[in-house]
Amino acid sequence: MSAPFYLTTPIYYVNAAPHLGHAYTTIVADAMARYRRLAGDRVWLLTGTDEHGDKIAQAATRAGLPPQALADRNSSAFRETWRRLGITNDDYIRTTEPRHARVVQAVLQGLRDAGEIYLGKYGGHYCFGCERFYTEKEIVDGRCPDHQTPLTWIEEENYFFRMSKYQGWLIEYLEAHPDLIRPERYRNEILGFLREPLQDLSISRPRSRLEWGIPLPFDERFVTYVWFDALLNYVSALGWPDDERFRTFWPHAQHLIAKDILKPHAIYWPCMLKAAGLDVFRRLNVHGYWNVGGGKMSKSVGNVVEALALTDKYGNDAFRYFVMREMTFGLDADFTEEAFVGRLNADLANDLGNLVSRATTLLAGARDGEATVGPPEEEDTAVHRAAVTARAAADEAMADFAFQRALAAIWEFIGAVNRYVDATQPWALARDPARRPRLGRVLCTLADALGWLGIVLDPFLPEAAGRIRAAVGVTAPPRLADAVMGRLDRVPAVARLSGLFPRIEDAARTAGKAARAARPARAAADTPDAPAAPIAIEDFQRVDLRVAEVLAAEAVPKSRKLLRLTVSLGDEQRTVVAGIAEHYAPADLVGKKVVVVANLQPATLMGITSQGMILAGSADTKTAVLALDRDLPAGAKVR
RNA sequence: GGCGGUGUAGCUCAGCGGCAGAGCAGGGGUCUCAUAAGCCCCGUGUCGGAGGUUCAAUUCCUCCCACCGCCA
Repeated sequence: MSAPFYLTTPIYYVNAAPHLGHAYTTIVADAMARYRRLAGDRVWLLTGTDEHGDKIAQAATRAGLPPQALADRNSSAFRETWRRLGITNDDYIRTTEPRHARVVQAVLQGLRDAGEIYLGKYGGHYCFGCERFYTEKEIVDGRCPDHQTPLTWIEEENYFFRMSKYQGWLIEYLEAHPDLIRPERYRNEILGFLREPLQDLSISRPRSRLEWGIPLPFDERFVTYVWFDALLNYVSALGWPDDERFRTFWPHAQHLIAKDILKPHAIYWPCMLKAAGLDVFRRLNVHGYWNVGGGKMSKSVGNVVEALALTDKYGNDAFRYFVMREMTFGLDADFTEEAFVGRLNADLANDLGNLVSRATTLLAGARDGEATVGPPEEEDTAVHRAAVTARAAADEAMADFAFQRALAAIWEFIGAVNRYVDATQPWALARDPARRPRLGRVLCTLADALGWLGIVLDPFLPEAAGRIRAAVGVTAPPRLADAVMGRLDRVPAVARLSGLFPRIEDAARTAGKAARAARPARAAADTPDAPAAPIAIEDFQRVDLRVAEVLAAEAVPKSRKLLRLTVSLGDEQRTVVAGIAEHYAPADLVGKKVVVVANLQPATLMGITSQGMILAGSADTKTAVLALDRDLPAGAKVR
């Protein structure tokens, strides 16, 4: 029941600062680790930094620093970022650590002794940026197709890993383990790649051109190729070969990567493990790219979003929620601040935050008399069932790394609870002493639902989930096994929790909001006992009132109240939608001269753009359109 | 050039032989516990285009177009 679960992020290359892509991988790994811990698994979450290779050496030279100093600085930047994002990694490995170098050398020596590594010769066009050779066909005008920089012809001796001999084995292994690489599109991509002959892998670089790496144990003239070095972090961090941690966790290893490093993980790495006599990892989970403003996220292109700036602005939980909810795991997604704010307002503020606020207010407000808790009714058990359904769906989604589906399932439940509040109307129950037991039960169900959310949301929104648990008085560490509704039989003491996720209001939204707010205000002003505040004549003159002749009128389909009018303002015709269908038949209006607001901002009602407003008075259920008591031409000014 | 993917409502996407769906945005209504939130109602869109198979195609096949990925 306490299953080991080993999850790794890639180790990040320290030639650049952390960005959205790094943050997504790490956040998603953290959420998965938290979920499995919540489920009671023994979890080991590993992240770290990749610090060797040409690019680090070059970046260090540019920065006027020794490579180790640059690596120290940038590795700290990653570590600090994860700390601020609240990442719960259990270890943080750096490839410049002795514990790692020792393992790399041991593996190399073992492969060398087993005849898996041989000295060969290679010549080709080399790109220092890519740290790879290019074939003639790939070269564009003598330049690197990636960097557009001139290539260097290099001919050198190097050590090669006999990867080609594992091609057949790897294909069979992939056939026998359909879940090894997921989602399936990436498995297919690798199978496609394996239809072509696999080359041996150069695993060394001569020290004559690169000092910054782990020396080959059997030939001091060479350092280890950075990928061969880096991939081994996944076992070196567990203390291969003898550490108990390695024996416990390696059989349950799951890797999490972005699609740009699919090939090393899906091809080199299994072959390396096989050759070294180690088990292949359990699963490779591959996600897509974040596009920002149409461009791609990448380590070497500058178009990136600074992750920390966004989390500072909107909070860690909101950021976590957005990236996990917005991206379909495996596919690319777009990052825009509008989408971010949209999710924050719709899902976090309106649905979740408001539910917590209304429920805790009800619970905190009605404390006396809830000692009597009636039996659960159908409405209550329906909520219990919704919780069961949501957890089952979330479990299934999480087993598949489908974070977006897990969150959608939880939000289904949040919707069900919001509907439950509306249906049971606890505020109405509170007015009727005879219904005390029912009120007690409703409050109980609400507290129960909040408790459930405080647990299930924990992996995704750790801060908010903690606050919800605190509000309902839960102090014990959350466990998924306790996320079961229907066991609560008295109303707990609950503290009011409002403003969990405040809405973000931008200028456009504020304007829309003001327009909506104006409606009830106007209605209030209509009633004689609520006179409007005095305004200056200039204020009134801003309203352009005109005489208009109604040329045509028709009912708006599917609308009870709306009429679509075509009016003449003299030299201009306009469409005006008026909410008077309950008071006037279309035919009664045609030919009438009425008064319209001519400079009203156009509004779309039932898909029709209304370019103005007909003036009408109303009292109780009566409505009368303003007409002229003697004739004036259409378009005449009214004041 | 080869292989593969995608193209569905204003936006993001689900569906993948049997009357076109969800969320968001927008519109209408309603409640008042709540963060002007909630809840209810409202979508005829050439399902990229053209052919074909079928009683029936958004769904299967062929070709074409656009974009994307992997490989060369």
